[in-house]
Amino acid sequence: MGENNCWVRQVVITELTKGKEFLLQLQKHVEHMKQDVCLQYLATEVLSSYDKVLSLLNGSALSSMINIKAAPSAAPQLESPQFPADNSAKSCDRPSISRKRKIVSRRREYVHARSGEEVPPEDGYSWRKYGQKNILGAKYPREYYRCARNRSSNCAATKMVQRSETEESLAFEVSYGENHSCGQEKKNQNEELVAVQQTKCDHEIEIGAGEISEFDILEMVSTPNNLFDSDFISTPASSPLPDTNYPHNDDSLTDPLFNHDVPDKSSVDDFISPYAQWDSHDAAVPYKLSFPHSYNKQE
DNA sequence: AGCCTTTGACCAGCG
DNA sequence: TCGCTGGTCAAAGGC
Repeated sequence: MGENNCWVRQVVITELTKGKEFLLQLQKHVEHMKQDVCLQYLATEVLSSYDKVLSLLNGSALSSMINIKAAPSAAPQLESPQFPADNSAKSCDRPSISRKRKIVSRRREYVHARSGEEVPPEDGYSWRKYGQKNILGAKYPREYYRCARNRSSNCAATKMVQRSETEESLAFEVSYGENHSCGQEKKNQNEELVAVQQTKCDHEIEIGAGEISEFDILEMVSTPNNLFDSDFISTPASSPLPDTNYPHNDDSLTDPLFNHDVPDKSSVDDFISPYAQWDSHDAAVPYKLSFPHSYNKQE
């Protein structure tokens, strides 16, 4: 839900930015009309208002879009079934798992299905499904999984799988909860994953207080209301950030921002703004890079 | 028998 | 306070 707010905010920012551009053009015209001081004054005041609103929105938008790695310590502590916060709630042999909605820092991944299959590729762990829920506004139900060794070893690992809305490219958003404490070894994951990412990340680039890693930037397939074209950019193994020769498949896009191979740290801010949106929700989760439909597309 | 999935119910967070 | 929503429980049935 916060994600929607983020999108709405981004749309507001985009529209305000456009409005400001129009206003700047208007102001240039007004400047030639030197006798009309009133018009010049009004244009300056409106422009000032735009600037104030945009600076406010950009500040809050970025802080919510870019995850702060230091945040987990400040975030609510995870409620572990092994150490229930309230033991009085239930008295049974099984660890008391509260129904209280957990505020969990989730690691989110986007994976593509194998061609011809309608299930997400295995991630190397054994999972047991414990629930399924129709999510408001989602075309497909969300599935809830718990570590298959949950009972035997009290492993608290969980994951949620949400099928993507788009039909063009079958993808799944997989959110992982707590880490495995059962010592379960991953199967040969490289063979299992058709997905775009998953290897251990050694390379990270800081953006302000947040961090983006090469494996955190993936290909995105769906966006709310199709307001934005989103792209998860795959990354060569040797580079700290994905190849930004954007687009990969569409030569009609010619923004100079994307005409360099790998952005250095100082260019990332330009890389982000004003039209692209980095979207992250947790530490070490994928970042979604989104572009408005019309972004620099040549007619 | 044991493990799995399915599914309606339950419950807490949130606006 | 209340209704909506999402996360989880747990019974039932299948394998």
